[in-house]
Amino acid sequence: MLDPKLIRANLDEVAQGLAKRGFELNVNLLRSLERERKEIQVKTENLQSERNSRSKNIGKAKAAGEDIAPLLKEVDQLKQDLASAETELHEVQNKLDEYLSTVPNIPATEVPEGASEDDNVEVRRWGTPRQFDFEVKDHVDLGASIDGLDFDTASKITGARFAVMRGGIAKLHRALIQLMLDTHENEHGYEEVNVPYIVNAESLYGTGQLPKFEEDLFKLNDERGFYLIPTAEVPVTNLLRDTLLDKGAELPLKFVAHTPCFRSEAGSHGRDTRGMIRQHQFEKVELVQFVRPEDSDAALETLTGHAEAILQKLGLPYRTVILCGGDIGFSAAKTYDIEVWVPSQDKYREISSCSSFRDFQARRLKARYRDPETGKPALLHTLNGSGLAIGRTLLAVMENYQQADGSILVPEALQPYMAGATRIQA
RNA sequence: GGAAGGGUGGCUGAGUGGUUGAAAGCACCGGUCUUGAAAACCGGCGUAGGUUAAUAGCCUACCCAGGGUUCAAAUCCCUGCCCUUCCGCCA
Repeated sequence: MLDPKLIRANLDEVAQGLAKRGFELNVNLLRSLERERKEIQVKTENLQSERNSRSKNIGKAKAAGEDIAPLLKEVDQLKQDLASAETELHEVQNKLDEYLSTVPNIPATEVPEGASEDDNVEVRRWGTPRQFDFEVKDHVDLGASIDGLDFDTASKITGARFAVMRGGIAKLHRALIQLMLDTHENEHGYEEVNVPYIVNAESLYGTGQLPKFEEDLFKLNDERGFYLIPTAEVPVTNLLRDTLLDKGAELPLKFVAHTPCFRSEAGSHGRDTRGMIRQHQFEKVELVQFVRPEDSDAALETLTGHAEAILQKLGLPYRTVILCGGDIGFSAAKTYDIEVWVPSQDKYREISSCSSFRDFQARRLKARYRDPETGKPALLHTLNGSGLAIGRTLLAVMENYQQADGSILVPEALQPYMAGATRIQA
């Protein structure tokens, strides 16, 4: 949610900022709703004030033993006027809230112009894609030949976009999780948390998945209106919903969580249908930070570095891009995507997305801290990033470390987590 | 699933339908005292919105959430959510 005061005071600048991401702010609607709101609110509050003082007088008169009947008569009309004014005010405020909750965050000034992912700008590259002296297989074929990846059985059990992993591949998958959790905890200073995988609508609203993106979610057929998490960002960021951190609280707060993620992938029919790139269920190690406003820009840089560190440990070539205005997510002010080299596709594919939301999520969440300067409550800034998506990391390891005989070498960083195994083969 | 009791400020915790935005304590901030600190003492200290040049005043809302009764609701009624205790069930 954008700051309503900012919108009120700088409507045209806000509209201009949002235009960068291709969002057309309904300036006329906002102007007229705001005018209405102001008028009705003033009227309502005046009536409330009137009622309060008259009620107090009635109380006093009664205590003094006077006849209150004439006073009650006076107040009769006021009561009706107030009721209708309050109803009117509710309606305008609901309309305003409803619209504002669908308005995305304003992209940071350094976010490049552009309409789609084609306009994202590369900021750095690490590693050199390996030259293969044999025909490269993709992870689906590699997985099948060593009996480690089975999409057909998964589709029998459930349906399309699910996977069964077995033996060495399942172990490799688990080793990746362990490596990431340990690295972020021991080397990058994150606290590991374990959180619910089922969340309520308020939590999804807080991080911005609702109300606009319900079709991307799996909703439980349950009268409580629960959803499966699409990312750990939702439960972990909601740790601080409706919270005012005490003055002594240490900032930043940094959390790392390993969770499954569930996405309905509505609207992506026909995209990445082969293999593990796009699944309804996948696992991810997620990094989440709560920081002071003045620290959030720097925090995005270090957080992105934390995600990159995993790829470096694994020796996987990658590049980092900054998303252009047209490609950036609803709640984000600035996002870096990290893309790993996928040999079978001969290109870099997204494996992590690291974003600063500034105060956009915090305003929806009411996640605040006490500013030591002023002693007043202030909104925190939130950030998160995948550190990393496990399924995509797995396929990157498989493809980049494949051998001519179809076996897969285990990167050194993972060997301790695999009882020292150096190779996965049939 | 059954029974009972609860949800009040950053935290703990009082609260009679009527100058209660709410006692008290803790924490925090300022001061006195002290070489300094602690202790003690004195004072201050909720959040959000509106209006405004204003972080000044004034007004409004907020005691889990949403409805209702009333001239007036933290206080009475209804619904929901959550918590605690006991019983049952259970990984």
